[in-house]
Amino acid sequence: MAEPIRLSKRDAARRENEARILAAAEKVFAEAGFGGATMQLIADMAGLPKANLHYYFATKEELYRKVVQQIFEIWLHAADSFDNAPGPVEGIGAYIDAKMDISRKHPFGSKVWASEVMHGAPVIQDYLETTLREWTDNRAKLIQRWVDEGKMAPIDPKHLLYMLWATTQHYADFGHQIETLNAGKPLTDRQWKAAKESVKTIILRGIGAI
Amino acid sequence: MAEPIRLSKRDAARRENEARILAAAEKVFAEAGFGGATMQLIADMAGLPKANLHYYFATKEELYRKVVQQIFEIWLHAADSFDNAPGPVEGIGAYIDAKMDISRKHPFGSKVWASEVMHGAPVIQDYLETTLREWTDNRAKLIQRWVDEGKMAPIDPKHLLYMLWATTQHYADFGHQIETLNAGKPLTDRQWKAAKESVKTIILRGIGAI
DNA sequence: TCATTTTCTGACCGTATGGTCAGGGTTGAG
DNA sequence: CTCAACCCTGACCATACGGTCAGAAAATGA
Repeated sequence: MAEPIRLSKRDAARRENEARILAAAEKVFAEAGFGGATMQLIADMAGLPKANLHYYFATKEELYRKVVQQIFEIWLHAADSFDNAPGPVEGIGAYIDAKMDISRKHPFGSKVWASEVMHGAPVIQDYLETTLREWTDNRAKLIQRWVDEGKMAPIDPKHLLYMLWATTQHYADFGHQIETLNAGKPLTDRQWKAAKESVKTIILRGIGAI
Repeated sequence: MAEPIRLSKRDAARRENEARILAAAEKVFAEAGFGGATMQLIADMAGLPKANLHYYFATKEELYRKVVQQIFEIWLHAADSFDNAPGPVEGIGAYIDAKMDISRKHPFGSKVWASEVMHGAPVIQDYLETTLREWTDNRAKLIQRWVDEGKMAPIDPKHLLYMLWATTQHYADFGHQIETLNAGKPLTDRQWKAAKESVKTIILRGIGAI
């Protein structure tokens, strides 16, 4: 908050260009995959000459890595809704809401993440083994505590987490399929709300929390 | 069944080579994506010269299309478990079993499918709009009937289907992540069984069928 | 203003890829 | 046995891609 609001032209331009490039890269990587994406396409989408991309990001891999990291951050933040909840109804309910919102707001990021993991996580394997594993263990313990306290049925926490991830991210990763099955139209606000309610209802009742 | 068991050398070789190429292609497309896969890599994995691939499959696109179609067939067959079931417990339970088995047995195929849909279904859009839409509408009607008959809670059938697809396919598409969170080891027979039970328990209770 | 640093970009390069093709080998029906 | 149809493959080609670089342009601080 004590940061200077005034940025030099250079810093402002740098910031804007990097953001522009990252946004374009996220979209292109999501739609074409790492192998199918080209620096030229990203450059065009960002409205910059290709050589300029290489000024900001030395290699395609480096740019890709930044995109994936960016998504991972957003992902982790959704966990905030999980913690400090008195029980599964509030905690898991809020987590589903948060993840569904992310799926709607950042569908490209979700796809890049999915693609990365499907290909064996070549660039974020270390994150999986450290941050994600830790995150998962902690939430699993929390869920186990809820089970022990009789707040929900005895469920294997890991499989519950997988189901939460799978179901919420499906609305981003398979959004095209869902749209096709929805008469070719994107889900409306009302439909997104219904989706969230469906997911929450089935899972919360499924784990015996309601 | 009245087919001749005797095949000419040519037919046998053709059949074997095509199968070998398709298997190699499925794996390579799954691990590298369409753009990242190379004909040379597929050829090496199939143990054939690259030029020979182009004798059997004129273009990379044609080979890819065959791989996707092959998966789609397997996918549809899982629906058999769904039909002719007296109620959701048997029908959906069997469907989950079948889809989980496919995820374990054909993880590459599942990934290729996921990748195809994530990229906007460039080669199987027509399947989505015809076969899949029809399939989905029919199952949705069946589920709605079960709801009307009071055999399960009032759930939007579409969202239930999405949850079934998402959850079961997650074990294939995100298998690497699951393996990493499982101390780097693939799920054992016992763990797969537990996964199936978890999924079935949560969903069947979640829809009020048990 | 001027020197210095940072930013920008058109033109270029080496490589890898999908695809082709001529020509040699193999198979099987008559 | 013969020969036409089919199968196979090393060598080759055009293209497209990631990345480089010299030097112009712009911003900054003194």
